[in-house]
Amino acid sequence: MSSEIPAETTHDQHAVRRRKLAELRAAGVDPFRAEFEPTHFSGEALKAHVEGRDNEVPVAVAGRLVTIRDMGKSQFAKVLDQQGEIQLYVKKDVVGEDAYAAFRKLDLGDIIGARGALFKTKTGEITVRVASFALVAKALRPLPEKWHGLADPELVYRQRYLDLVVNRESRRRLLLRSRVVSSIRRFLEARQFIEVETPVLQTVAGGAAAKPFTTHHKALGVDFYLRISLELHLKRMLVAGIDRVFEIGRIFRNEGISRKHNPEFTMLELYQAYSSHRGMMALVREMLLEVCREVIGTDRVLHPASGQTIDFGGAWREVSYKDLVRAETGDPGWFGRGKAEHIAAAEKMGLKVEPGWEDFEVTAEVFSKRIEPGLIQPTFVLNLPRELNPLAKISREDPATLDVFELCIGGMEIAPAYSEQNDPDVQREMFERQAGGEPQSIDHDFLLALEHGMPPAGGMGVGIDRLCMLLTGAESIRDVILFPQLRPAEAKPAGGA
RNA sequence: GGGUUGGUAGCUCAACGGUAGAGCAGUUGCCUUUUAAGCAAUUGGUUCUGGGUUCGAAUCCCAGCCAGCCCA
Repeated sequence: MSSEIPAETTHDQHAVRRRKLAELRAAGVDPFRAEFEPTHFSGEALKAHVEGRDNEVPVAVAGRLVTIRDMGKSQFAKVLDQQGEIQLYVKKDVVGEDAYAAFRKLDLGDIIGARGALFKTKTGEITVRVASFALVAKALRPLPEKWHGLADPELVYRQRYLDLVVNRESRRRLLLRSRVVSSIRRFLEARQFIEVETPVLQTVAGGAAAKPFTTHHKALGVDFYLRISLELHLKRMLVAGIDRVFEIGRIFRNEGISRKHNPEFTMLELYQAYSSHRGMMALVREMLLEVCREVIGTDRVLHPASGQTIDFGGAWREVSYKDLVRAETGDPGWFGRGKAEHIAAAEKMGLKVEPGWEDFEVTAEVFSKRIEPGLIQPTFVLNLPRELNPLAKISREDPATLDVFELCIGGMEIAPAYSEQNDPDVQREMFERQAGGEPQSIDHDFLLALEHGMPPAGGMGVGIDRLCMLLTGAESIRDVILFPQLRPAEAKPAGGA
């Protein structure tokens, strides 16, 4: 295919690079098979330099060539690896004429390895004085522009690998995510929680009210749903005697895509026997504070959309759902009124009320559209109406409400938690009431498990994506998901010249 | 699903009814401690797709595709 490239082509960067590759191959070099073993990541190499002892510490580093400054008989270049960038200094009379000429033929984006000793340039940058180098993978496509990076949001999402190569902020955000998850694991493991994995393919998609994705298993001849929650299987683990259990897993909801929603997202769910929603309040506060300190080194993080600084270290507000609704509607008698009055009031606030809604759904709409977005500082919303969740214990003091909280931070629901319903008869009744005309949506196997006895427990879910949004100041969930869902692009075969 | 904004060189962006440009990247030179290196020269376009209006369309109109934002 390289023979199809006119020798004089200089404008088509893909063709030029293919020609360079063909020349290398013709000279007996296969850059995709070169062997190179780095001794240091860039960050480690920078730390390995000893002040005042230039050219004494040998290192071998490897990564993608992201800048080249050609000075004639010497060059400065930077390679990028998972820890960041390190500068290389390539001097003609050090590497020799042939190697120097080969270095000049490299392209931005090529993956190379370099050996040499560390020194500090006169501007104070720790740099590898290159003694030898190897091209270990040729890049046939050019990198995006070095200063503005990749700005087109569509390309950022579709070609995230390029975004990560050129956009520092994206790297920071997506690397931070892995530290959030590992920090959560450490926190829970230190408290004797056991991590498990439960099925994604389920015959009943329970544990939440959401539209599921469906799929089909050929060998069994059975349709399955992708899970919409982790809850019902983790509770089976409580029945099994695993008293503190958690899962960090992907769940799938066949609903709209927005700044706060991706059809697949990551949830932490944890269950602690002999605890309650009150216990969960203490646990989640401790957990988020520790994650925050470990990952970003402070209790306070800017929330760009509101301009406020979220303070994880302060006292977290506790307020009842009813009080919030009464305050927002300016109507102390709100919960004494009927559906028609609620609808009229909601519409007056500019909210759209769907025809089929129950009364409690009208109020829930007021909460989610008018109240939740204003809860920027960590806020436990307590005493939610019992219609909102069939899996929580009904409050003894006020049987119209549940022993639950909804933790809101940054105007988003971050973590719901309950005192878990463990009475199989009440659970069955709640399921039946919620299922309405769809009895097939009841997980009878779960009810059977409950009849074997589940210890009283506190349980909680934490939206990992949203937590990462808070900690990174991201305004869209897409900014903390590596490959967010998009409509498939027109398939274009790569390659060729 | 509705509204709205956008889609122009590999990338980031101009051009607002009259010859499609710049910066970076590329190519060719010069330069042995640079920092978005510098200097000189230079290549590169199905203006998302398809229709329409017009003497003339990147630009105006219609439809479609993709994306962002707002709403549902």
